[in-house]
Amino acid sequence: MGPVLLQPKIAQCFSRSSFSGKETLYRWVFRCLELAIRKGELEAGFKLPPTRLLAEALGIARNTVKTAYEMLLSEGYIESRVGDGSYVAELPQDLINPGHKSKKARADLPLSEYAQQYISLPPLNSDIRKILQPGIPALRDFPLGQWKRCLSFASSFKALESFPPAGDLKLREQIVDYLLKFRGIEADPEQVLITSGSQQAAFLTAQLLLNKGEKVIVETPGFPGTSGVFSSLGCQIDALNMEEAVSIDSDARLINLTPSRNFPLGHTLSLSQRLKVVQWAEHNNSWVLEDDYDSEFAEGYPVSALLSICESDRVIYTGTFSRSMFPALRLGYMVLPPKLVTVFTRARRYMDGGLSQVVQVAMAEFMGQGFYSRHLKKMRQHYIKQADHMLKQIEKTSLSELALISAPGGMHLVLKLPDCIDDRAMVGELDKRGFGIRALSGYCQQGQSMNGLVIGFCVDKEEVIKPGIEEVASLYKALRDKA
Amino acid sequence: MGPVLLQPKIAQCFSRSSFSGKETLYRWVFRCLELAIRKGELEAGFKLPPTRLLAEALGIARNTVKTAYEMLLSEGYIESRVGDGSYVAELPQDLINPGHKSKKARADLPLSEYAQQYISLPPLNSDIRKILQPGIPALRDFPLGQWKRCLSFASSFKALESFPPAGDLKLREQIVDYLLKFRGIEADPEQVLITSGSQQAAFLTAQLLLNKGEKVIVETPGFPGTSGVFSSLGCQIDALNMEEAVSIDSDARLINLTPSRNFPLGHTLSLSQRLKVVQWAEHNNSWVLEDDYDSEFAEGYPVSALLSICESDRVIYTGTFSRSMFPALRLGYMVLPPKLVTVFTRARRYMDGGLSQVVQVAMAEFMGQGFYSRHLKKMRQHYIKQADHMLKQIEKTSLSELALISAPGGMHLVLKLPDCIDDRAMVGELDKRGFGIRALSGYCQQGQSMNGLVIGFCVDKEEVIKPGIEEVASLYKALRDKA
DNA sequence: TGAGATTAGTACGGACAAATT
DNA sequence: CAATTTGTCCGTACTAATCTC
Repeated sequence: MGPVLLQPKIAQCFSRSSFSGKETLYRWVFRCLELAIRKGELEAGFKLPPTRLLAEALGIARNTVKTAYEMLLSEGYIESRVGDGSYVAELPQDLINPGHKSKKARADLPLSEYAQQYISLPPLNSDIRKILQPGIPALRDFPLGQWKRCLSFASSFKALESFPPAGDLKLREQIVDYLLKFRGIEADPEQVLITSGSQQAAFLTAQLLLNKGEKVIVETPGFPGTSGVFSSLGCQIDALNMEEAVSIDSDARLINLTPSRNFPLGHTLSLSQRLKVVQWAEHNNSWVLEDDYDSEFAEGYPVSALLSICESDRVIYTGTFSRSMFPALRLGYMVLPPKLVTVFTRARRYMDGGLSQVVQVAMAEFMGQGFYSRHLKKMRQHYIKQADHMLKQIEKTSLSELALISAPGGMHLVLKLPDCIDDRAMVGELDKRGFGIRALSGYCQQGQSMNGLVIGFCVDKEEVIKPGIEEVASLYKALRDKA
Repeated sequence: MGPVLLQPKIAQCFSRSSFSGKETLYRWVFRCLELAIRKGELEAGFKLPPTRLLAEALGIARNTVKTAYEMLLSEGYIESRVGDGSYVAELPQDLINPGHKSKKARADLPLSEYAQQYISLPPLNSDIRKILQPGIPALRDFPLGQWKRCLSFASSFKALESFPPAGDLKLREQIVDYLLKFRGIEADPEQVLITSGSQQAAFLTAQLLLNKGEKVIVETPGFPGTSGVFSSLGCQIDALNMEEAVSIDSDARLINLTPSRNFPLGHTLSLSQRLKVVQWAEHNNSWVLEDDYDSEFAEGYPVSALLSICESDRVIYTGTFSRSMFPALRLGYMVLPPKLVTVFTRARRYMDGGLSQVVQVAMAEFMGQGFYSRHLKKMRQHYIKQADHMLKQIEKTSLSELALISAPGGMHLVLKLPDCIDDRAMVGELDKRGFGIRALSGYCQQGQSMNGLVIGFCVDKEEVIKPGIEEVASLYKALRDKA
């Protein structure tokens, strides 16, 4: 190494190549010696070179080496005596021995039952953006400037401090105002719990209201994310077929519905069906989890929420901003019956302690300034235009022979495929070509199979929709003719 | 009403006074009829007047009435037949009847076992800011301007779209860099999971690695939030007394530690103790949850993290930004052994689907620009000064006869109280006077009782600390003399 | 920043086809 | 057959909000 001679044992600890440049010099010295001690190359009692000597040998300052020695000392790797020197400390030998790593890794990871359930669930769709993908809003038209101003407001001093686990009070108040004005729901800010979206709302609900083995009713087709929450908990899933008349005679503990617009079909539960559900829940001492999915983009006038037509203490209402604002926002809310408020907020404190205040304050400001309702209005119009355009394109192609089985409005449409074409296979092929179109059967519970394509029309421009639909049509024709 | 005669039943539905002027005309018509139907005044099968007639009677346009009828139809309140008329629909009678609300509410809420556990746990401290409160950083010195710029960066177009449930990739990379540089931890961004703080990290870990009834070891004293997570899950809690030598011969499934700085005492587990813990975990096929609490503000060089001294696949490392940045940020991370990455990210998707991307992107930018490490450095110096000042003040008062049992550094200090003074009672009295000082016994598990005061020195100015300490001292003197 | 053009939402009136009695 | 009623279409007028220059 340098002109100064080190013992070979020490010298071989330091190789220039192991210095990454990213870390500090003294850390590197520390790391080299630490490794040598842990590997057992420098055994207990071994006398390290004086800092002065090592520094010179390595061509660095003595202080740097001294710092490294200090770190080793404070960690307990070495013992130093003034006037004597530094010695490697006595440490449990079998831990120092590098051989212990080689012992075969245990194959069985001790996971919880719960985790086992999750592994058995199908992974949810990834979030890579593709063409004609459903569920993604028209980000191009998002008022970035206004949002930026709101975020800037959220970085003011006041927003740094408090973080009620239930969520920012201002935001909860804004949500209450919004729900009253647009959904006819009368609620108190106390009842509102800020979540990261319907998914977390379902999770909290499941955790706090359901026990393993209990029955839960979910829609089919429906969103697999929420039903996954229930099955991961070890609940028994009863599918409620949305194609048929709704009749509930189950002893389920909870029913999870999207009454105003079913996902993905967009169908609406009729008033009497909605009333029956609540009646059933009250009679059966069960719960209703109402996901007010997509009501913002319902065609014409959105139907009343379950919660507004009956002030039942059985209904938990959830909504999300991520679909109306932008996906990465991940902000939503739930409205709880007053009786559940204490349990939920208390548990929340232990589960995640509440979400980041920053986005909450920004969102409250965004709503308070009227930006939100203005944006919604615009999006509604925009999506109607987009849907119209896509339908016109479909009319021009062979896809026009497929039945449109989704209700008007929303952010996507659903085309029914003939039985001879497997929607998953077709979507798999489309995926390879860069399409984010989903298979309808992917949203069905066991026992039901619906064959169809779920096509989003929100985000893509007309120049993309036209050739996109044409490519889908030509693939369809090819598959149809082959079958 | 008008010259046109309506049936009295219909006429009495509409009273001019109920029209607020704020709502639209057609909504008012809708609401009047809806109410009458729900009240049962218009029974099922009742024929509504033709739109033309009602319009004339009310003195409004037919189209307005038609819009209202359309809404009633789409909600399911009425049925319309062309050429015939509109009739009130058949609806479940006992729900329409307003009397059904009067039936006595069920007393027993069907909650999960899990929720029952939460109710039995003590509520965690509220977040109202008080004097000398521990755990709150010096917000005054937070670089708001830099943070604002980072937030502004986070509202750019690109940040709107993707939201990997594990967290923003850029942030995970920054965290990996930080951990390597400051904590000597080598990890891959893949292993990092963004959380809302240590609390959520503990929750996720508990959910996915522990079953009901299994044993967990926690420190005492320690943070009650994380131990609460385990006991809510129905785990058996074994307390590890930090005052005594650490020896583990338990068959626990998991040990939760703050090895670099115990909370609230700030004590450090020695190297050989830390090695023993990992050895135990590997031998016992158990897990170590390492909360690297407060290592940023350790005195001198922080000791290496468990994770850095042994690349064991048993160690889960967690850290948080909320204490170094600001409490309302609620952002943290965990580093998982590679084997657990799949389970955790997959489960995460179902639990909350990931956190808001906005703060993550901002935080990544904040770190990437070097603002974070600069801020940390400043805070470290500042807190040393603050601690020094507080200690000096304590020296001047009767509090100087109390033993300082916390390690130097950190964000608070701990004074031991004599047995004759109950710390909870004293803190209760202090709370009334606006102090956020905590009782040490509040952090102890059953079977241990330590009597002391946990006093924060970060946030308050010198002008507050001086009289604050004096008031605490005079209360102490009063209590001591009484006992 | 502000005046002028544009657009959406509400309310109104009328015409006519389709279905029912 | 005629009378009635809903559903769909047209156009107009006014207001408030939004966009553009």
